Amino acid sequence: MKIVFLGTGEIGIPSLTALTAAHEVVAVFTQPDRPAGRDLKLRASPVKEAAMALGLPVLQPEKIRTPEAVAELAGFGAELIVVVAYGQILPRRILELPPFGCLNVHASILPRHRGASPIHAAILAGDPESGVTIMQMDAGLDTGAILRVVRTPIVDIDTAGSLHDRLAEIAPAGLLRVISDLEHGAMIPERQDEARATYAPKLSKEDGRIDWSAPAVEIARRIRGMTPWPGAFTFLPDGRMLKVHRASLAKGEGQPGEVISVAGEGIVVSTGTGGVQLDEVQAAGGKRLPAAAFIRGSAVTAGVRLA
RNA sequence: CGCGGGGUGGAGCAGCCUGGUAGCUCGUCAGGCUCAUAACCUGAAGGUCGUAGGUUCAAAUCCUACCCCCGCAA
Repeated sequence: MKIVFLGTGEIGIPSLTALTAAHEVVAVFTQPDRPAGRDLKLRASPVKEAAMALGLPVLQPEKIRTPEAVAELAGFGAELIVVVAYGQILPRRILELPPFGCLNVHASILPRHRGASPIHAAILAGDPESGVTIMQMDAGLDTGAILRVVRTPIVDIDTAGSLHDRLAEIAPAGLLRVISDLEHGAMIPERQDEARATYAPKLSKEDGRIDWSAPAVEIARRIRGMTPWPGAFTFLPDGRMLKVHRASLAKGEGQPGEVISVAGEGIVVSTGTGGVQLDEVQAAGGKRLPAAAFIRGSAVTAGVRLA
């Protein structure tokens, strides 16, 4: 099958690789290079790097919906378009372009967690499982008919990062199967149940801020759900930001944000309900450290208040 | 030149401003105590203070350049 791939985020790379091996990927569209990194130099998207390594033509229109970009896309004569974390809304004109339409790989079990941050939302909500949904795109936001779902359980040490990686890996199998079914006309699309739909809005840095007055269970989920991006953080008494990379539930009573103990293995902080033990942290400017090592030279002791 | 923090025995830090005997919390090793222990006691090893220059009687400390790590931002 002749395919054009649209993607930007890392999560799409295994799918792109698998498609390239099994089909004819004629072009890859990805977001333009953006300033990034410590020096703010232009940096290519993960998908662009992967595509170039695979020797595929890469196009980076600023806006895919312009007539010029659409025409360029149409010029490749794809039978199918596959979209994975591309980052731009596709106009109807493109959705109707290929004979087999446009497939989207979404990182949740639809209709749950439609939108920009399905992975984070699943962990934040405490969902017992997640997965990827391959759907036939329509004009709505993640509202297309479901073609296939691949599931994976969410375990209690999962972070947004680990779940992301796992979803990226299980996506290709489902995707290839769907394409195969399409080719054989064996596809049975399933409409989404609108009543059960939920939305996962785009995250901002502020979503990573820890509200110590929340219950410990929710804080622990937030820390896992925001790791590694946007990152969970709080503030030390001296005003420096403290990132929390790993934490676990602990016993504790005290004022929200109060450090109860700095015993050997971690920093136990009191929350609205219960305690949270910080296991791996990183102060602004400092390295990422096991809590035990961080404690050694820091001023953090029992009684100080995190905010 | 986007903003900022930092490189000191194996780990994490203090010391730098106000140059002049290398400090702290751990770890390691040896011994002791203990039914026992991540506990406690005693002792020991281990450091070119990121690199290269400069100033000075004297530089971890002041000056210059470079290398490396990291937070913000994106």
